[in-house]
Amino acid sequence: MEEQPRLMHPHGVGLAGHPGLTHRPPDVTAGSDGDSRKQDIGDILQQIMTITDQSLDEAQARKHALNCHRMKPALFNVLCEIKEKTVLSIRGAQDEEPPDPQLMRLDNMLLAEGVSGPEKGGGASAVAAAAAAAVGGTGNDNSVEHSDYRAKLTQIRQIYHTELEKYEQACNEFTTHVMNLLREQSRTRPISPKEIERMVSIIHRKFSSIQMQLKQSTCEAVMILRSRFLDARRKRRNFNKQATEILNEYFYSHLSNPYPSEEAKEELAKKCSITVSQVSNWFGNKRIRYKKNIGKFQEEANMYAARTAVNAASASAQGSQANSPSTPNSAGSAASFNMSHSGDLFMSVQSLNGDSYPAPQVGANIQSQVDTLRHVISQAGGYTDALAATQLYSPQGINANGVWQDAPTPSSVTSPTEGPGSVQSDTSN
DNA sequence: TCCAATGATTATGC
DNA sequence: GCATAATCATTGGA
Repeated sequence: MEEQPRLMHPHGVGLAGHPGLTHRPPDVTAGSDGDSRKQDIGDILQQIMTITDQSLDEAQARKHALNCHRMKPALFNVLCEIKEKTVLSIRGAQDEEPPDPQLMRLDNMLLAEGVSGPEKGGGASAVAAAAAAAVGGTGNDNSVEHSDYRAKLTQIRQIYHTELEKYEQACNEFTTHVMNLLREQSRTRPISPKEIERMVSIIHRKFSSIQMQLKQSTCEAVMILRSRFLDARRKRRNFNKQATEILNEYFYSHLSNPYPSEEAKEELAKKCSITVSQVSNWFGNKRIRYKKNIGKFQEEANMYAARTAVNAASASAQGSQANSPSTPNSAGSAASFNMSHSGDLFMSVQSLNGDSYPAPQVGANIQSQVDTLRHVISQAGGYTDALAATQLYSPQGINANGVWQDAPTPSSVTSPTEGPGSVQSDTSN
């Protein structure tokens, strides 16, 4: 008996036989008109409730009867039109959204990193770019790192595509399911094809937001991998001794202008089995460190100059005494610069006497070496003029401003490891 | 473990 | 774009 007041509540319509079920129409006002409306709604609801009490056969029969009603198609169309006009006009504007800039950024990045897009497109170029930037260690080390990077990138790519496929499959399945459901329901309630389309686009939006999360996490994974790879680049390896010697020989034989041309850099890079960037780095570091502490490097400079001079002298001696079997070889060193192109060599020799560099700390042994050198050169014959000519060079090396002076430099220098005249040098003259 | 040497990176200027 | 200067990060010997 407690339900009775609720059933009779002015804002609720009681349902006979279903105590406790009430309906509250929003704008039902008091008065006779309101009472009749309440009565109508109550009847409708009661009919709905009685339908639930019907057997399935009864309901199906009733449904069939409704579907076969001659007014049904017309009424249904009218309902569809009304619905399209009301619902779609409100939401239609929302459907055409501009592409999400964040999603575009993610897509672009994944494409650039080679995660999305063609199999060996962006990825290979990204790796190649990274390889070009990677200047640490030997070529083998680099290739090992690159293959490692590539393998991990491929792994990320595979995971990304698998997940993407899963999402797409799930999206398609769900869309198909919803579409079938709506088509089924469209028989009994007004659902227009446009509404189905809209529902599909809603589903797609939901799934694309999930895809965006996937893309975001993939991008993060790539960034982490990339940062690790970049960190790995910093793991340098010292150049091997031969490479350092080749670079030093070039540096000290071009001491007046130690700026190798691109060709010379490429040649040096080839000889040292390093990259052109590494050659540039090496010369950059060498110039600055030499300039900072000439005294410390003087001994090294002398050593290379002496070695080069001996090689040159031997080469010239060989040239002048081509038929003499007793001519000694180039002092056991592989280095042999072409004498006719080694103006800097003489400058280096000149520097040994302390003429050109500020406070050169030449050891006594080195000094004697120089004397020996001069002697060797004079003994070799034909180069005293050249030696004298070097005195015409203005004091080379670094001027008072700490800048390398432009001195006439040899047009080319032969490789220490190759025959005379085989290597292009810098273009300083 | 320390520290000098050294290859690489970055900021800056021309 | 290249050179310089400063700095970082690693290597390798004592």
